[in-house]
Amino acid sequence: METERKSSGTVGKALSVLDQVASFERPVRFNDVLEESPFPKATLYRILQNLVTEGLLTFDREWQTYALGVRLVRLAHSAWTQSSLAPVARPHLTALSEATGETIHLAQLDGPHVLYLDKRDAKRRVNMFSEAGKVGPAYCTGVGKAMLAHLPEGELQRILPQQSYHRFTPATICSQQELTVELEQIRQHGFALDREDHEPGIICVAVPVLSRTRQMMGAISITSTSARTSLGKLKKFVPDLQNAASEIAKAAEYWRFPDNQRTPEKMEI
Amino acid sequence: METERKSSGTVGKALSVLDQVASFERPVRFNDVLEESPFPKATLYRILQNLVTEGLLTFDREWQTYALGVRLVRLAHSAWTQSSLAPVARPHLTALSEATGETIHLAQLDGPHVLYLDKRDAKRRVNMFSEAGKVGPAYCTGVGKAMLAHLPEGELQRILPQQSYHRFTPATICSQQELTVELEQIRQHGFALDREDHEPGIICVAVPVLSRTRQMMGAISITSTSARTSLGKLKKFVPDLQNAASEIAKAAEYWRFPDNQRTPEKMEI
DNA sequence: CCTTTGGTTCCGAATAATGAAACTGAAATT
DNA sequence: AATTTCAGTTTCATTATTCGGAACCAAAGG
Repeated sequence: METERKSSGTVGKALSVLDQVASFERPVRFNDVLEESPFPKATLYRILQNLVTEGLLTFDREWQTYALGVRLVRLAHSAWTQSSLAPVARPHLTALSEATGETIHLAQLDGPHVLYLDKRDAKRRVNMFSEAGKVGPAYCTGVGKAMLAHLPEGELQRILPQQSYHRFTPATICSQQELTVELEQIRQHGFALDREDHEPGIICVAVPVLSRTRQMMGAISITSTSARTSLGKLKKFVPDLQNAASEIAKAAEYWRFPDNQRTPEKMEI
Repeated sequence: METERKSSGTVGKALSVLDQVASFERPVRFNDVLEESPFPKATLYRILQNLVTEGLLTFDREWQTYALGVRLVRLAHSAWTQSSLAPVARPHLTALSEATGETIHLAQLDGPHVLYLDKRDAKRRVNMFSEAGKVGPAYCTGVGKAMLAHLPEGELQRILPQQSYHRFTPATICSQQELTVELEQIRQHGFALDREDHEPGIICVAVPVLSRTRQMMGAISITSTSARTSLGKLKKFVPDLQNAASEIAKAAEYWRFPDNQRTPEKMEI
């Protein structure tokens, strides 16, 4: 169930260990890591030491535990700021949220997973760090399917077999065949639906963010509950969504010019 | 002015390149990086390629540019969640913010810099990823001085010479000597003041978060403007701050038990 | 005192990184 | 059209790191 990247070379190994530590979601002892590690004791030990001296991990002398280091938070700040979509999308997400009163997501693909980069919720104030950075499955979420549908064939074929196809609800799409059919539908309609695929009672409509050259850059979605609304009503928002998506794409394009020096802060509404 | 870590080994080199790309704050061409890189062309090329295949960088085929990859955001989510302070501090920061109506910061040290991990502002809704992850100088901010003052002597001596001692305002402390005196004061009073050291008009009072064993884990602060309030009035909040700090420390301590499986989400107020 | 558990260090062998130089392919220049 | 320049990519013999089995250490338990 864990993400496995083709880790080659020294940095790949180091990162796989880092991922492993991250997957515990709490500080871990050396042995905890060793038990599920493919690396022999001495090797793992040195990798962990390296990660600590690099600041990617911290070592708590008192408890003898390793935890992720704050250096990552700093890098992520830069990543979020310069990952083309998130900063330029902000005002558009806010606008969508205010216009619809529903939850808005911005996501990109991280390997085979959906990675949420921003979220708006008209009701509750949300703390972004506990929301952005979260990962979810691609094959059974609105944003995930919208993105998969607009991936170049080659990449799609690499990613499809990596989906878990776990059945979360009765409506979950549980096979690559079914998913391929659904993706074709999505391509034709221009938007994707989440019919309680992932969570019972949670429905959503999503559209891809496509560049001028129709490259898939991410996706945005409007999420609600089947108690409050219906797929039919959600579909009414598709034009707004598509409009926002193309605005975001345009802004991102502009933003990408290497000689464009504006900082994202300045693009606030 | 850029952070230079003792980068040893292969991962160190890779990370130094990653930092360099991050420092541009925009997508960069190969040559942009090469120009300020200590590495020869071929080496740099391979390092960049590695980083791309590892997902730490993305390569835009159309523009031929490198940018930070979203994998970092995902790792940072885990880092933020499991870095002992941030998740447990959340409710306390919110409470402080509501009680005082002022801006609240939570910070930890990242090498010689201050790294902000959370922020509350009673007035404006903030997006965390554009705030948390930011770095600032240690020698001329409230949280920075509070943390330095409670560092073990050895570490302090390593970090003090790494400060830039740049004069931001007339009130900035610009030498290691002056700073050492100030730190001693802070140790005695138990709190640190920012007397417009860093930005004109911005004042702040900060206290360290100390563990049971008096290990320095971070700092929290209340920030305001000299127009709205005064250092004298800010000092009145010191007991509240210290109380919050010790609550946070206690919660963090508890949270660190490796067999404590509660997720930070559950600790929401 | 012996054993187990958890962590750390050694050192020759295995592997990966290095970087000068050569190459490519696409402009820009003549 | 031929030539130069420039930006990026590949090769390959050399060099430096990393690997990992085994030995070692220290603390806890019997």
